[in-house]
Amino acid sequence: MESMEGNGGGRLVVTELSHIKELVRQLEGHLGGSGSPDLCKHLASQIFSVTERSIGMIRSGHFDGHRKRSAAAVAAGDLDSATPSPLSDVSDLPFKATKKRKTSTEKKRHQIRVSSTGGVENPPVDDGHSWRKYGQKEILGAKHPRGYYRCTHRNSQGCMATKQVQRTDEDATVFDVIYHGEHTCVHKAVAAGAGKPETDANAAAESRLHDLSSGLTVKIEGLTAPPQQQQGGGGWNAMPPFCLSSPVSGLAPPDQHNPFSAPSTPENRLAAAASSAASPATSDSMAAAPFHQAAAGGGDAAWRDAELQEVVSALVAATTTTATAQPAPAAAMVDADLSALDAFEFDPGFTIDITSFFA
DNA sequence: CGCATTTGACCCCA
DNA sequence: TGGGGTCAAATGCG
Repeated sequence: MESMEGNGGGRLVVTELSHIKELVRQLEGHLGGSGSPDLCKHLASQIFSVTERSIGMIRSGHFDGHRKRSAAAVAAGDLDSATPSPLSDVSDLPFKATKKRKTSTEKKRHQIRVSSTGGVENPPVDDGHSWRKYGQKEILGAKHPRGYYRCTHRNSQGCMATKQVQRTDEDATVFDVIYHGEHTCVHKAVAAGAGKPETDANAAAESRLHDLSSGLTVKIEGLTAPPQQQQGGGGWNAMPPFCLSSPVSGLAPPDQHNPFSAPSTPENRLAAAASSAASPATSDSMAAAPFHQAAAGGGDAAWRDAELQEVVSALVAATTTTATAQPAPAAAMVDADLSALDAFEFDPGFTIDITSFFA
């Protein structure tokens, strides 16, 4: 409900991020088909450049304050509103160490908050996977029931990923989504891609794209604080780590160009990505890459690839995020992204010719 | 007809 | 024992 205040700096950043988003989109398009490896690389480096630039802006304070402005308006106005992007951010949740039935032993679980601009009636979260609802329950202390979903491919492929979706008390359009486990299911397209004798370059690029998405997941997980989750409504506000946009069903047609608005179609590459490193679809090398900041010491190529993936993913997240109308603190999300970026330690000495980028 | 959702019962853990 | 997570039969939808 607020409007995008004349926050000039933030706007610039948003513009940059929008730009990145566009590039990512193009990149994906090229990856999908005939795009040449070189072109993909070029796009990737452009993305990297703009990313750096954005980061610089943010760090230098161009993107200042209004740490808690609503990104909603921003989104509405700036980025293609055609691509609905639900937004989600991660944070700790009022988790109550729920280790019930299935000893949630080693199950990974991460939570994200998704805002559905589609309205109260539209459950959000089309994260690229197909989910099947298997239960719903009233939760003590919560105004809204919690929905339980499991991967549609649970039976066919034994994918044990599950998620819980619950509307928040404060804002009925915002959902807390808790993911449990990892997707082990393989989707057609993904499987095909993995098996096809694609050119190395394309394959690599494709993987990168996958990771682009998976990166989001990984980050979310990483941000998911271990044991000391705080309880109470303040949890989210206290540490809103991450945000990413996702489409809101009903608002607009699934945008195939936007990896984050992937509809629940398995064919989506995002699917594999989201399933995290364990995904069989992604080759070992890539699968493991996400957060192994292999970058740091590795060779140039390695560094670039790894970094790129991370940067792009973080960027995209920030992009969609910032540009999306959200009640969540946009700045916080950026912070999160930054911290994520910091994770790989951007080499200050690494310079990029941005001009070529705008040429 | 097959698949997804709904919903009450059941099970398990703190 | 209560709360939360899952099961599974019933029902709805394409």
